[in-house]
Amino acid sequence: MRHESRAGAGARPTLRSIAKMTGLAVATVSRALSGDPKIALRTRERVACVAEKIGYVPDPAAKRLRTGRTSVIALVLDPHGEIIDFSGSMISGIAEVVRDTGYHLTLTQSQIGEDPMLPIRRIVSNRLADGLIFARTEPRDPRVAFLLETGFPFVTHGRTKLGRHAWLDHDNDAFAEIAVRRLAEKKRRRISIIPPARRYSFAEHMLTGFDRAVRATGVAGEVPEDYDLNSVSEEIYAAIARRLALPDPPDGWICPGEIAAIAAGAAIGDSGLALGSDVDLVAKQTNRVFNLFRPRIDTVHEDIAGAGAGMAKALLALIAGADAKELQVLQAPVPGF
Amino acid sequence: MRHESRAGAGARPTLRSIAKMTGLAVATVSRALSGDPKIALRTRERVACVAEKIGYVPDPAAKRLRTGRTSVIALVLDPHGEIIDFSGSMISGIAEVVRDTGYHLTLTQSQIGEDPMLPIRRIVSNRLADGLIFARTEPRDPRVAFLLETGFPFVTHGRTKLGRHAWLDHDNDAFAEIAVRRLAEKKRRRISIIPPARRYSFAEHMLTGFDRAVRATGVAGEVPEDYDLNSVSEEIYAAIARRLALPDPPDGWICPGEIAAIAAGAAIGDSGLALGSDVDLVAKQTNRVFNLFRPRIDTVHEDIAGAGAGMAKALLALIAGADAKELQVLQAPVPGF
DNA sequence: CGCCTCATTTATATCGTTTCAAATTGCGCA
DNA sequence: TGCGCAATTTGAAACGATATAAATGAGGCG
Repeated sequence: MRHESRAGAGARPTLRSIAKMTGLAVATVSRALSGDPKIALRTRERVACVAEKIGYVPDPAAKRLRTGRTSVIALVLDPHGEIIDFSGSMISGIAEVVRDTGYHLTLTQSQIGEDPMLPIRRIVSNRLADGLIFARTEPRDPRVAFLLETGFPFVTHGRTKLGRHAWLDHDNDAFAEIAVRRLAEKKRRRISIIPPARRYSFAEHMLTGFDRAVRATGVAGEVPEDYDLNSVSEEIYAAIARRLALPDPPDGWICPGEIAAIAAGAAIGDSGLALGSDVDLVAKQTNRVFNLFRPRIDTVHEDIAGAGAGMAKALLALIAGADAKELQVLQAPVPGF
Repeated sequence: MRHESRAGAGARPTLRSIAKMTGLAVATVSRALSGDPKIALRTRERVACVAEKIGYVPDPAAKRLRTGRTSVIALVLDPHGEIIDFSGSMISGIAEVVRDTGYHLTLTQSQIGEDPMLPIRRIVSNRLADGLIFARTEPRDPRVAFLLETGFPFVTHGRTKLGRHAWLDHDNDAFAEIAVRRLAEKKRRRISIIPPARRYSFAEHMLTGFDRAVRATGVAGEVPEDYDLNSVSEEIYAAIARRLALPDPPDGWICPGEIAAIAAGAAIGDSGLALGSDVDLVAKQTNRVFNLFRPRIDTVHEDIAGAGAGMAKALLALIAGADAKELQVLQAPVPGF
């Protein structure tokens, strides 16, 4: 008893501890634990039992050094602006998938004004992870191009035009179409969308859907200034307020997120118009709390945590050898929460 | 030229590559790069130059295996409820501090219904990190007790009664006091606070400040049901609505966060009262966008990203050997954004 | 009875770094 | 000329795992 507790409690147990306790060689123990069928079943069971008893956990550093695999997946975040309010949910979705897989999640954030390639280059060239996830893709995203070239496994949040890599995207085309139709049903005839910066893939899709739906429904559509995802909500507010001060202001606004919706609501109210009677909003919703907005706002739900989970699963599959072509998911907008 | 590009581009450069190129021994190169003064200055410079040229970066796995240090700090998140909307900012603050230090940030999330000790035990016993950060402390938090016992470096978001560990906390006592005073100044005479679950340290501080300020200002103070941080906003809404339906409803509400404020605003409006004339709110604000709420809500600002940064700095200091007693920071509430 | 085969197990090298102790060099001094 | 001492450099042994190739033992068969 005293012996066992020493072996177990003193230093961290290693393969050698188990080898000594079972009288086997280190190599045998290693292969037994990895389930090698060339090791006698009886032996495997005995080893597993001892390992369990002393709480053996393989040293990640040693494993990583030997195999070259890191058991890490990296999430590369964009510089944190106020606007990106959903990162918490997305991270959470990823973390939940990763937690029972033996993988670890690490997190890097690129800085404002810094080359966004930098953190990715670092991860690839220093073998800091087995795969990575990032967002805010552009149609010809240089990060995607670089990673495709190196063959490093990755999943993006958002499509690109660069071909066959794994991605998960929200159907922003469909979102815009639904939004236009809902506003048209409410007899709104002059519809505007507050678009994120054009350089992002998703802004492009959104505007495509917007244009098509505008033509199909016969309403007047207009696209005012776009906003950068790192800007602050006051800037969106100001842009909307400027437009509202011009002649023939829109009577229907499409907001690609809660922040834009709040800004729009404020700008509209502050300019003397009334939400619901003079103007209507349709917004993308990522958080339940938005249901408690007054006046109520018509929303289309986007499942951000689900998106994070989906990307994590895709990445793990990719690392396990799946084909990137099979890992392209377009998430349909969900009517309500 | 061909030679050099081979050495640089082929396999990842190691100490051995540099040793071969300079004609030195691996041990010398290692010590030269670590700046050991016993290595001749000339040699150190030469080695540094070659290392730079071929883009040498030490293998983290090898370093970790040899030294036992992981160069990782772990952030342990609580199960993700809708209510915790600031995790994105906090993560961002931490990530920003960590990014230039050679440390990496990993992220674990405990699951609802799971023992919150589990992820922490895993990190400590498997040496998954050199230190950790977690939040939502309770006055006699078992995680803190465990970590104090093992001597593992950690920083908490929130104080405890367990003594001398590093923490960063917001002065919720002061927040509640300010909030009560502001409402009293607006002639509100029946003031209520929506408290987070009592088991959390910060709820306790908040209620202490509330009670004291209520006594000092002579208003009537009441504390209705508390809410769990993992609950959804609708539950907070329902609790407030229930109270508003009873006789003598409060005419001033203190909201410990944006979500509570939105829920309160909705419940008040839906019950036929008017914000600003019948009832006033004071809320804690963590995000600029709250400035765009209409009707405007009186807020006290809490700097979450700053808190994250502060905790990360404290943890790095702690790992470097600083005294935990010197790493206890009480963050004062900031008047506005 | 001896040889061959199959099923297991084992010894050894290796991943890339750090570190201890030992070896090498240059140099002043007796 | 030789010796000791300081200043540098080096060899070798870890750290804990995995993978390759070789060794062991028991049986089957001629």
